Amino acid sequence: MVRKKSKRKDAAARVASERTSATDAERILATIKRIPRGRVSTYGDVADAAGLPRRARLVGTVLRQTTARVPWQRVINASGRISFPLGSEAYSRQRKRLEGEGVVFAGGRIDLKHYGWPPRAEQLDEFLWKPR
DNA sequence: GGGAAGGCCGCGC
DNA sequence: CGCGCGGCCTTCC
Repeated sequence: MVRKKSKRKDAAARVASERTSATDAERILATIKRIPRGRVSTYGDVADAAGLPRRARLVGTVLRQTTARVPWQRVINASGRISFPLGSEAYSRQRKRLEGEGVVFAGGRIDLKHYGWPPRAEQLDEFLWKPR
């Protein structure tokens, strides 16, 4: 008889059935690990940087599920806000961790022009110039 | 700034 | 198998 490929799915089958492959999650997590302390990135930017354009939600999903030790607090939404309900335990936990590394909240939001990662053209000067 | 609409898609029920 | 719900985003009004 034709030999079965056994338990593990072969590459083709994997591509056809696993949208969120382990590699997608791994790429997302690896990307998040690169965000420097004291800076933040958005779900959408992380997705782009991970090579998964328009998959911002997946970043949230992966972050929600993972147990990996990544700086999850550095991922916020495109409005510069924490994506947890204001007043929730999760919200304050994330906010404290960020403030703990120097990120400033003004009116409940973080100014991506200053703390965003990667630095945009406008803040490049400041970024390169600013001493530690 | 704020809200609606459309896009995206994994996951649990 | 269909459906609602996400740590979301961009566009348009």
